[in-house]
Amino acid sequence: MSRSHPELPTTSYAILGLLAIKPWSTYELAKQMQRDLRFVWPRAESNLYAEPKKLVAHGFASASSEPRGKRRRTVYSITPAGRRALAAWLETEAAEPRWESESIVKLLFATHGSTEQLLEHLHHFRDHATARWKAVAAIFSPYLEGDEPFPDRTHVNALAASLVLDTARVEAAWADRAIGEVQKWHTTGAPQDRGSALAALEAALASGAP
Amino acid sequence: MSRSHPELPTTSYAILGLLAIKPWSTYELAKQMQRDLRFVWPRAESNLYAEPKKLVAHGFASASSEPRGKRRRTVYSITPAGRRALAAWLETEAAEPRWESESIVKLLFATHGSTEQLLEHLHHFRDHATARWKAVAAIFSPYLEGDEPFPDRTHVNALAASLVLDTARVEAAWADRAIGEVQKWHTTGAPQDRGSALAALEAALASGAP
DNA sequence: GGACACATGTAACGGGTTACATGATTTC
DNA sequence: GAAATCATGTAACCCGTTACATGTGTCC
Repeated sequence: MSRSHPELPTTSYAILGLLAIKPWSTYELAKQMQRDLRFVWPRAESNLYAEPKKLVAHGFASASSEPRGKRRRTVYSITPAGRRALAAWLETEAAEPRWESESIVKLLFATHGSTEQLLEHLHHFRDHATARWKAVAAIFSPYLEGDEPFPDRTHVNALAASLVLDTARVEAAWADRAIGEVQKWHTTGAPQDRGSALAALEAALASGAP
Repeated sequence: MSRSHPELPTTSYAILGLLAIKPWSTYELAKQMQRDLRFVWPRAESNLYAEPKKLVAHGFASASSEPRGKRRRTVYSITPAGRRALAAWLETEAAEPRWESESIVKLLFATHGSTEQLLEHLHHFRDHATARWKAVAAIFSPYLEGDEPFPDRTHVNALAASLVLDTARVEAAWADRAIGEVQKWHTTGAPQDRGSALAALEAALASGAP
């Protein structure tokens, strides 16, 4: 697997991958990107409108004007060179995953604030995990009844979805336990009950490396 | 909780939070940031050398030259204004967590590559999760024996550590199952066994919203 | 015919990354 | 004394974000 970096940023390959499924307009691409990739490759929607043009400039996509009702709109299709570029990118070693959570850095420095404040941050974190679970479940529950937009993509989509669901679930479960723990604290300073504070860590370490 | 954005980026508050523990040199700050925050707020080390100066410019830190052996080095300390700024930042609502994984977008478009390639990506993903687990475990295992660098921070550190350990573990477990599944595939195209492909999704959805 | 959501961007700005550079200290 | 590692940055670049701008269908 080659370690040389590809000529385009990952975001471009993501939408190139979408184009490999079928032709779309920029708007559809932006929406689909939000739907399918929001939780694994989050990007602002406004950013995506420039991507198809970049792909065309590289010869990886072609633009055609199609009628839509009384108006025309530009629809992008992948080119053979685009398929080759996508395949070459797949050969390339993936960057390390990256996770950032401001809630958790606030937890780390919560000793300089109140317990109420910390509980708010933890609830916020929990709520986001739950919302993420629900958003993915809403998209993928129909799959189980055979209602899928692209049946020949079901297997990879389902695999990725189950990862996002699993991680969202443990995050929510962790948050619940953390909230329960913090509710026992009188201050955000060093707690009275050291054993309780270390319980979660002990449990997480207990079963050894995965 | 105020929604107005603070005057500095989160990275600056992270190192301000470190300074609230004790004075450090830039080098120590950079190292400590990697040690404690790498998995919740990842930043390139070279970037961190500019941060203390920014804090001084805002009046949130002060620099003093201290002897270290035969040479001098600059050590930064938090100011009262810095502590106020940190507290104000804690009042502020946290940004949503963000997770990005190029491995998973490659999984999503793996239908344009080989199964061997996909397995390599999944192994890479699994290896990173395991490495992350081990890195955190190496830092926090001593805590259980009472060996802690900052005892009055143990409770928050332990909470955050258990989250990272938990998520690393489910990621590794997911990857193992995914590898097992893909090994049954003959091609990356639509699989022969639809039920098997949907099993992980079904299991993830089974117990309902967290 | 006004309001609202849909559809499609653009301009400016900035945080962050990679790559490079260099003196000091320890190790063999 | 050479090599490696520690310690400390700088410069250039770019991806991405926020904030704005505008036409066009649709609903009441």
